Amino acid sequence: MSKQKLSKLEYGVMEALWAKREASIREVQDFFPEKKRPAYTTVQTTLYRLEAKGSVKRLRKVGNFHIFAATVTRSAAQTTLIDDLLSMFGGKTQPVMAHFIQSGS
Amino acid sequence: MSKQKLSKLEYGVMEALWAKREASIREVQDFFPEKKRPAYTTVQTTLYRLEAKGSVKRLRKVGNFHIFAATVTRSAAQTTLIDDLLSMFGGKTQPVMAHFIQSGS
DNA sequence: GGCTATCTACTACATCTGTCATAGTGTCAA
DNA sequence: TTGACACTATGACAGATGTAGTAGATAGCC
Repeated sequence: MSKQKLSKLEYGVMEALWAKREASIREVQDFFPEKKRPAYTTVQTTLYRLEAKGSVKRLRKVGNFHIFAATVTRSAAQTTLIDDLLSMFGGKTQPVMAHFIQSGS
Repeated sequence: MSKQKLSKLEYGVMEALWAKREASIREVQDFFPEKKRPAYTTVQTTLYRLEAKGSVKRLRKVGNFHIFAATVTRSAAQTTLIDDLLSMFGGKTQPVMAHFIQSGS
């Protein structure tokens, strides 16, 4: 399904794919800022899970490794996340707007 | 800590406390719309967990049962949730605003 | 005083997520 | 051709969350 809600780490992994169009596991890992870079196998597991959820696909195998790409757009993923939050607020955008205004954003 | 992020069910439980100021487990349960009303013990477990997190406290015991109340305001809880989402977007409100505009809210 | 309804306290369990370790496989340079 | 190194596949585990059953305490009614 396309309406998969992404977790924080999953979203971070997707960021790499959205930015680079396609990438190997290693490239995705390197995309994380050094300070918060997960282990190679953590990224691997996350990509596998995203693949199982249908948010990512393996494009091809290059030499010894796979190339992954996102199957959902960034804005679609963001929309799912935002709608999920709004559902907690009864669908009202008001609390969010109020927060933006109050925090001066 | 005050910055506890609430899960969906936890937030739903808090809604009852925010609305009624204080409530027993049964009252919280009854606050849920019938269609999505969790079992009594599910509400109980959630209240206990919220208590452990410090988001809820037991005010007193009335007869045989406890009365609970929120220790955080609704807007504080919302802020935590919104900030958590924004952190995924690199702190940018733009994706959220764009979504609001696009969906005509 | 005893029965019944209701509460509390405790336990359990599946799924999701973050986090990796390990073992096995494939590739490429020497 | 073979050894080193990177990559893959798989297994594991803990914490959070949703969900609820069960046993034992309690309180009020008859």
